Amino acid sequence: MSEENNIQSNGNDYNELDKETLFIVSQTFKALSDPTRIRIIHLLTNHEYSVNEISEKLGLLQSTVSHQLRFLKNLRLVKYRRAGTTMYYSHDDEHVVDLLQQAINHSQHL
Amino acid sequence: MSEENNIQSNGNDYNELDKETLFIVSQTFKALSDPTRIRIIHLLTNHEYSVNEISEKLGLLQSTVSHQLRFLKNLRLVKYRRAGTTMYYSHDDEHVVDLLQQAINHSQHL
DNA sequence: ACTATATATGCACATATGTTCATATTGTCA
DNA sequence: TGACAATATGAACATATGTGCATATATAGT
Repeated sequence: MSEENNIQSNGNDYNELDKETLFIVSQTFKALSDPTRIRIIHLLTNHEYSVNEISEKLGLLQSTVSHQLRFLKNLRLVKYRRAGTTMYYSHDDEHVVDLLQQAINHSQHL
Repeated sequence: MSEENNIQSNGNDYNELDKETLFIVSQTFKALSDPTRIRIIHLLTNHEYSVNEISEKLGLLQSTVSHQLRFLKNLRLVKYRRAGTTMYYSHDDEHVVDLLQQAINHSQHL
């Protein structure tokens, strides 16, 4: 809302998004721009699942799942708990889950 | 809501997103995953602007803007009207503008 | 310590993506 | 028609991205 979120009003009537906002927003959407990650986030919407369970349910290699989970973990979109050698992943960002659900709903009533 | 949107319930308690939904959703988010496109869409939220105006306001090459507008046009996220040799672009998808605004708001009150 | 299981990681590779340069196209006006 | 202005397009390039293979790491049980 305040000027801190924008770049200088340099004679323009339009205030640019600042660099940081631009970075965070683009990263968020990038996370949701890949089918594999969408499937993982969508799967984790209601349940927690282990890496192997995710692999099996989605028909993906364990390595692929692990790589994508690292990506999502770095962005704090998922969290995990350990149980022995098993890692149970669950979503950790309601907002992103919301964005995804909105897009799904919108795409399906077209 | 109905079974048409999902793949078969093959012994799993979880219903996968169907291929088409997955494609549309990922495409939508991909459009919003690039800083340049975010800036363009954000600029076009309230106004229509010509290609040159977009270039000048955002400090981008005309060619870059034109390429990205083609991308957004293909996804029906922007529309245009012609006035002589000038093309005025404006947004054409309220839903996507909403998604973007939500992400901006969310990123800024963190 | 050894084995088995679950997960993470590094590397290589193919493909996708965004930008730039140069040029083509389109429309206006003299 | 010719010159100009606005926009679109194609090719080339550098970089980013997603996946698979092989292997490393970590934990549990014997």
